[in-house]
Amino acid sequence: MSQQRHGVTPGNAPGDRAGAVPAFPDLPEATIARLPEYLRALHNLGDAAADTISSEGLAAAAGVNSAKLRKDLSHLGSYGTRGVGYDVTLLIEQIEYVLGLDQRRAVCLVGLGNLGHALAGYDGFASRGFKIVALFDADASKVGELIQGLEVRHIEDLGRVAVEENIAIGVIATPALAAQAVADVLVDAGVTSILNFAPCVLSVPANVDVRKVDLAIELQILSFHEHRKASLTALPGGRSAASAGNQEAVGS
Amino acid sequence: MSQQRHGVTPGNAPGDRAGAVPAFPDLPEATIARLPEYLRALHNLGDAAADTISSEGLAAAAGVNSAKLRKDLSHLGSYGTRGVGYDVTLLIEQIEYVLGLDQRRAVCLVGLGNLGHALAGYDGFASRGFKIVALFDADASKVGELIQGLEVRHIEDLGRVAVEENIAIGVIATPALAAQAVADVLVDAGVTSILNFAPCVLSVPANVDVRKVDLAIELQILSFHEHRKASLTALPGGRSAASAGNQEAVGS
DNA sequence: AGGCGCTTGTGAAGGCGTGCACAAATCGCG
DNA sequence: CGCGATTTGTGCACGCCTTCACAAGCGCCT
Ligand SMILES: NC(=O)c1ccc[n+]([C@@H]2O[C@H](COP(=O)([O-])OP(=O)(O)OC[C@H]3O[C@@H](n4cnc5c(N)ncnc54)[C@H](O)[C@@H]3O)[C@@H](O)[C@H]2O)c1
Ligand SMILES: NC(=O)c1ccc[n+]([C@@H]2O[C@H](COP(=O)([O-])OP(=O)(O)OC[C@H]3O[C@@H](n4cnc5c(N)ncnc54)[C@H](O)[C@@H]3O)[C@@H](O)[C@H]2O)c1
Repeated sequence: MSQQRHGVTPGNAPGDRAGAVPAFPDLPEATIARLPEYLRALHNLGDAAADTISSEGLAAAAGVNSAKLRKDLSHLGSYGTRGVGYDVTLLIEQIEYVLGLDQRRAVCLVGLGNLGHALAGYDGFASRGFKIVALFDADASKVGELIQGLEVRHIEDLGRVAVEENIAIGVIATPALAAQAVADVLVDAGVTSILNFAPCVLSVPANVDVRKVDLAIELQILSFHEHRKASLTALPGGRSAASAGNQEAVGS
Repeated sequence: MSQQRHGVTPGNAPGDRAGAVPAFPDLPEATIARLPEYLRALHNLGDAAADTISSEGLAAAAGVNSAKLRKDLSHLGSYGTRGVGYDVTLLIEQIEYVLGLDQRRAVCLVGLGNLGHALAGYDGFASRGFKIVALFDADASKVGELIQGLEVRHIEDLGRVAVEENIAIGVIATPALAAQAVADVLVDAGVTSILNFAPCVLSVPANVDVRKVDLAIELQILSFHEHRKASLTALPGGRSAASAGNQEAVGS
């Protein structure tokens, strides 16, 4: 439980720049969370623009400060060219390598209700190198159903299938009450990353990563800012304020 | 654009503790983001447990450090009792007041495709004081459709309906290409908080708060940690590490 | 009434992240 | 070939957040 902040100290063989990207930097978490945004911006720009981009330009496209962007990229030893900018293609390759997107990762989805159906039909998975290879549900009436060409299997088969398909990432879209049980099954099956949509805290071993997406929390944070804004408009210097949390709003 | 970090300095009338909760603390953003989690934990516990709870107990239920929890609660001037703990009912009231959940907030949802349908059918909105009062789509074949008893309207009606229903929060579930245009319409209609599911950066005036939920980013962050873990198992002291970003994993 | 155990609230310290400001590097052009 | 324009990479300072550690406060039991 104690947060051994991934004390990596990677075994970078001293002379291992055999043409490839450096071995493995231990990036700040804040940087990691932004890399996917840079990647998306690069893909959007790459379609129709020049083959290099300045930190200023990319930062604008990704909605961040340019100094932050440069520092982020410098962390992964990126090779920009002073006076010119970053090579778009090279940068995409680097970020994808660091994020491990060059290897296709098998994903399974548990819980095919309302939300699960939407997720199963989402093309944003495949377009980013993730492939949903299996669907699971506990409801016998759903087992066997075909969704996007994939058959819904019973959750009891998860252990077997996870090994067969080498599933690394599990997505939980069951009710909160079932989520912990599902997480346990996933962990037993060797899954080491979980994306949890159920509004609850999951307990997992230290080597398993959990991220959660909680709609209600997002709305409540917005609600707070609404509340605050409302209390401000009643004040003399009723200025408007910005930014909901880390997720900064970009001025128009 | 410059990040005026909501420089509030609220005009707290010096002697305004007229029986209610203190006027308006400017809470750290990190605290605000955790309050909903405490609230959920309290609701779960409140159902079947005692009428007070210790910081240790609540922290465990919310998956955080107990010192952090105490500091968070102290920020909103919470009245715990030393030697005893926090009064569950009172604490719920306080947090709900601060988050502005005592006032029902009207929400509209734009884009009723795959994801939009799931969101429209989600009961987690209503159970937290949010009410979806209108659905909008640009697709004429969808306009008129009834979803959960609500009729899908054309996006051109958004301006009018938003004023009628006093909509404060808009949820965007359209393709990324349409998201900016939808955001503009929402802003014009007076909406001041936006929850964006489309994978893109939105430009909005400084007084509008935007939060985004991006599935692909979450998966890519998990992918990074998978990548890192894989590179560690190949090392001599192949220890396992924990925590995916801020969203800490709880040890089993 | 007094003491004891428990729990809150907070001062202080350290770590992390951000953003400024500038030196170093590169390109293009005269 | 040299110079200026441009842009990267980063040292530094500042502020936010987290965590520890402990004094102050509260209730209960004797
Ligand atoms: N619908 C949304 O828009 C939305 C949004 C955010 C979060 N969520 C959360 O996502 C989760 C799912 O929401 P939903 O609306 O799809 O609910 P749902 O009830 O429609 O679907 C839940 C599915 O999980 C299956 N399930 C139940 N127990 C299971 C188990 N032990 N193993 C495997 N499958 C099991 C059920 O059979 C059902 O198919 C909930 O926790 C909800 O709070 C939903
Ligand atoms: N489906 C998922 O699980 C999922 C998950 C995460 C993010 N997303 C994102 O959410 C968004 C919606 O995903 P989806 O799968 O529901 O897509 P979808 O194509 O099924 O639905 C999009 C809907 O938006 C409507 N629309 C298009 N332009 C519009 C406009 N200008 N105004 C109003 N409505 C408009 C369309 O008519 C359609 O009904 C996408 O940006 C997607 O990337 C989806």
